[in-house]
Amino acid sequence: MICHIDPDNGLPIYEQIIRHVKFAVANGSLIIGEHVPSVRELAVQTAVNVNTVARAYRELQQQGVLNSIRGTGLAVAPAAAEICQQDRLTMIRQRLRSVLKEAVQHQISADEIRKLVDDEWHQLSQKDTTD
Amino acid sequence: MICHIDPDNGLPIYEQIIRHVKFAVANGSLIIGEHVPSVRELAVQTAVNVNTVARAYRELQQQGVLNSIRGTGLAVAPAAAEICQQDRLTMIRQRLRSVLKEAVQHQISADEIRKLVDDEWHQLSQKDTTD
DNA sequence: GCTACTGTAATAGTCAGATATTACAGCGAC
DNA sequence: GTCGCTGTAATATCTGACTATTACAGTAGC
Repeated sequence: MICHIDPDNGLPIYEQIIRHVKFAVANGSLIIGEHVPSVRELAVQTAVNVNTVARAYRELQQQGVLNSIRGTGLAVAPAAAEICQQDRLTMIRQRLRSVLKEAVQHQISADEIRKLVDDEWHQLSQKDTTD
Repeated sequence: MICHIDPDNGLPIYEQIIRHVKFAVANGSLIIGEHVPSVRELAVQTAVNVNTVARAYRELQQQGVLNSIRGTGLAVAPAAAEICQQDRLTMIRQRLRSVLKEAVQHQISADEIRKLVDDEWHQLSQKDTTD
C-alpha cells in the first residue's frame, strides 16, 4: 500500500492515513484478510511518528475496518469492503461541501465553480498520469 | 458586515475572518474607505476572542487590504478592491484543488465528481436562499 | 527458549490555534 | 482634561496534533 501524506491539505495526518486505508479497501488495493503495513513500517515509509500511525489504525479498528491480531499485525476486516465503499464518496463529499459552502456564501456563481472544478480536475488528472 | 464563523470547515478562525473581509471587499459589501467593525465588536458578534480578530486584521493590513488609523479604526485601503478581486477565485480554487487532489489520487471518476459538485451546489444554494 | 517481529501504551515535549485578562497609546467629542 | 472609543501588545492557560522515547505483552520461526 502506497501512502502519500500531504502536510498542508488541512486534514491531520492520522485522518489522512485513515482515509488512505479506506480508499484502498474501497477500490480493491487492499483485500479482506490482507495485512496492512505494520505501524513501524508505515511510519518510516511516510516519515511520520509511530504513534500517529497507531492512532489511525486504532480508529480504523473501532470503525470495523481492521482487525488486530496481537503480535501478528492488523488485517482488513470482513465488513471493511462494505463500510469503505459506502464511505468512498461521502469522504470526498464532506470536504467538497465545506468549500462550496464558502463559495455560495460569497456569491460565486455556479458557472464559475464548474469552470474551476473542470480546470483544476483537468490539471490534476494530467499531473497524476505523468507521475 | 455579517461574518459567519464555521468552527469545523478546516480553516482557522483568523483565516476565515481574513477571507470574509476579502470576499466582502471583492463583491462590494465593503467599499474603499469604509470602516470594518472594531476588533471588539466583531469579536462579540462572532463569539470569538479579540486577539483572534486582531490577528486577522493585522494580516489584512500586511496584505494592504486594510489601513489602520490608530484610535479611530481600520478602513478599507485604496488598493483593496483590486487585491481582493484578484484573490476571489484563487481562495476558492486552492481549497478546491486540495479536495480534488484526494479524489484523483483515489480513482474517483470525473463523472462522480461532477455529480457530487452539482448535487452539493444545488442543496447549498437552495439552503442559502431559504436562510 | 531465544530472537525478531507484531500492536499497545505511557510519558514528556513541541507547536499552532484560540482563549482570557490586563494594559497601554492614540483619537474624538463633550 | 476626561471619558469612551479605537488598535496593539504582553501574559498565561488550554487544547489538539504530532513527535520522541521507552516499555511491555503477544506471536511466529528457528
